[in-house]
Amino acid sequence: MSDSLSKKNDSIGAINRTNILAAAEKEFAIHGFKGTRVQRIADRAELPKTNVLYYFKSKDGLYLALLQEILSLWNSSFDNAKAQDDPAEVLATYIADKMEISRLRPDASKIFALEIINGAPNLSSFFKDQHSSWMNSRVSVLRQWIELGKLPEIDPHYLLFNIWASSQHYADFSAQITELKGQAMDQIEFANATKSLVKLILQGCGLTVPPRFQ
Amino acid sequence: MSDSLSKKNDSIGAINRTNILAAAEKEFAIHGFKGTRVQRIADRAELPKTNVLYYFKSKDGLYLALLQEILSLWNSSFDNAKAQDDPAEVLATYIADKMEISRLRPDASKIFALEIINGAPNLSSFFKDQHSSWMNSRVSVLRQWIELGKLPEIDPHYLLFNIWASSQHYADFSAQITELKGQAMDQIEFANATKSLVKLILQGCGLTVPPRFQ
DNA sequence: CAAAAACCAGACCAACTGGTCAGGTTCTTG
DNA sequence: CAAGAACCTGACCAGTTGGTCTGGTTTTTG
Repeated sequence: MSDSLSKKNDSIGAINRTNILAAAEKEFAIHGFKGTRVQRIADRAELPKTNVLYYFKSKDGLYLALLQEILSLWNSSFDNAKAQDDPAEVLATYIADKMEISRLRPDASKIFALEIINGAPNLSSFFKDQHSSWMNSRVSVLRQWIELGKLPEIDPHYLLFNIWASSQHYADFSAQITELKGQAMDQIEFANATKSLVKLILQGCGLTVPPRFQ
Repeated sequence: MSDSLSKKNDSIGAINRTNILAAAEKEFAIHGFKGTRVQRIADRAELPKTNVLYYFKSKDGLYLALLQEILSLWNSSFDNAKAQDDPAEVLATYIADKMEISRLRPDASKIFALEIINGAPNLSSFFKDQHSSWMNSRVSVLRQWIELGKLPEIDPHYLLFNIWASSQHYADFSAQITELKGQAMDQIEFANATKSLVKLILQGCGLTVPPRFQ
């Protein structure tokens, strides 16, 4: 594993590609796809524009490559939850994971949000199908929990929407939050926000907050 | 009141202005500011492009005019809540109001979200100040409720963020929701989502859901 | 060490797009 | 009803921007 990786990481091309993707992530998050200038990405990556187009055939190609990388962040421990697991534990962990993404990769979250708001024009139907089946399987687990009496009656869709919305909000609306709180949220505030959110949602659907999230 | 209004509404200019704003709302919501073409707005409003520029000096001018109209939607009954009011009643109504905006004006919600995600480049500092002082006064009311024992201990900021996030989600992420649920949400589903959300949040902060929201 | 592959970058361009201009027509009003 | 205000629109343009082309240099590899 380290072999193929190190080979890739060593090559000057791989380093440039990484830098370009990082630069692109910031630019696309701030300006959106249309508003982003290839020249600005190049400036940020400290490369000539031609060089950016050398590594990624086109602006679209670069955006798509970036989007693909971003989508891989959306996996989590919740993916493998089973009916016999503890709902409180699983959901609390899931919420905390989501909050961690918002804290560490706010730009990735923003790009994803922009994509969805614009009607997901660049999300492949493969991704959509995959996402749908993921949703169906998770809804099914939540329903099993409800049948088993481990989780009070609640529409699983709305519960998941709420988790996504409120955790993602901390990334997407960071500008508003910074404005309203007077300064950007630091790690401690994120920890508090996470506790607060876990409590709100778990208590909201009648679960007890696990000790390590209190 | 009807005098000045009717005069305004009758004039051909006012009608065109309204049509252009409506067309612009849809275009900006789908494509973002940079991605929107004046020509497309004109097509949608069934006017020549020059005509659009005649009524609104520039693309920026049109966007700003639209944004101003949109911001006026953000007022609600919660603005005037007092310490002596009932938290459950006030918050439930506030949540329902927000959901209603998502249902009726999804494009407006999207444009607002896009603006914030991009770092609010077009929101005047006047609006920001106004928004900040609104936030402060509402946080203060929530704190009073907590002191009076009418509302359990919770960070007022996080509570408000959660309300905004989860209600706005239904507008901003409508494409995702439609994809996952198989079809767009109708009025009945919105009503169910609202009930679900009111219950989740109120129960989440230890309040009893008022009968008319059950 | 040679040659192929990978990388680099200035000059250039075609397409697009916001916005102007000039010459109208229609509506309002004194 | 005259004249000014409001409205309309085709023709046009200048700036921007994604992307190409060409001629390199550096790195890898057999």
